Amino acid sequence: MLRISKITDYGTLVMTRIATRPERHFSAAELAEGLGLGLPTVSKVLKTLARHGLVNSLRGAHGGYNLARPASAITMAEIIDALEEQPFGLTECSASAGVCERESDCRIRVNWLHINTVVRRALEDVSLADMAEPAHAVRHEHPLRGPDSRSKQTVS
Amino acid sequence: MLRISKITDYGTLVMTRIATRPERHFSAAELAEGLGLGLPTVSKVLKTLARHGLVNSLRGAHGGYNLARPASAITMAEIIDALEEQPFGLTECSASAGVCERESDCRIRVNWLHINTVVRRALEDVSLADMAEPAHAVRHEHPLRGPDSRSKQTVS
DNA sequence: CTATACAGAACCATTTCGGTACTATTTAGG
DNA sequence: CCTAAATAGTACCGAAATGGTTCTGTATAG
Repeated sequence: MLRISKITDYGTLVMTRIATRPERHFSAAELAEGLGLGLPTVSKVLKTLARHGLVNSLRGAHGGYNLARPASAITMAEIIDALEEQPFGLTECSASAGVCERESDCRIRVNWLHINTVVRRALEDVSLADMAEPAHAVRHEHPLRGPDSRSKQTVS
Repeated sequence: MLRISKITDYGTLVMTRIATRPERHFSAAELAEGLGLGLPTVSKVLKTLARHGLVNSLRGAHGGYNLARPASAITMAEIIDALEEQPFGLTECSASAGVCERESDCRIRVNWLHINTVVRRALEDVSLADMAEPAHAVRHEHPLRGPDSRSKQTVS
């Protein structure tokens, strides 16, 4: 639920690792070894990332992968988009067609879209370079809301 | 993925419907009928919501459910927390124990936590009342960047 | 005391997910 | 050339999660 798949999780690990040495190529086997993951799995992740243009692949002996762009120019949103099958969005809406059509007329949907936008922007705001950096790299003002304040009743 | 479950989706529909008439009680059957969903399913959702204190239940003949609090005091985060089993979080980290421990020392994790916080705050910022309102009701500044704007925030 | 309605747990079918295997293609190097 | 190394792509399978239903129990109105 509201959780990225393991594949995507592995993807961030792999990408972060590759980002540590922009100059060289990493073979799938080397990455699997270094990260303690299965070779087939890492290989699958890398293929997908390559297909989406996030890493360059070099085939043949001495081949391997490296970042297609500087780590600072790759966002978490892109990595997630590449590795998750379904298109981005917290709700489906369309799938259960026939539900939303009914009398409620689904004004809810509009607000879900807004929530989606916020979530997505959060993911676009974090670059791969940020992920490799210790914490402070991620811009982040309000560490957590205070327990109060909510329910201020919007009233745009 | 990165998608809420259908149960949670139904939950928002049900809650929104109940919120339209704070004074009266809705039976599960009535809600199911009105939303075009299966009775057992709606019933299950309502039971869960009741168990988490988001709705009050009245048993017996002429029983039913109503909101435990005003719609403006119930957040989407609460609804999601109630209906999704697993605790909130985009990553698991702990599960694949042994992976993160390795040399990379998982600085990544720290940044995932930050992303989580931002996502969660987005969900806490939207009340049930907002969901029922047409779009503009959802406050929607830039939760991540704007250092100013919402600076009233207890930042303890 | 009966009909209505919620409470809770258990259950099953289907889908999704994680992981593996297999075949084909590309390239370096002797 | 020919072989070894390495990626590309597809297909497959077992396990877990999900969605949905059913059944039994309890409370309450009339």
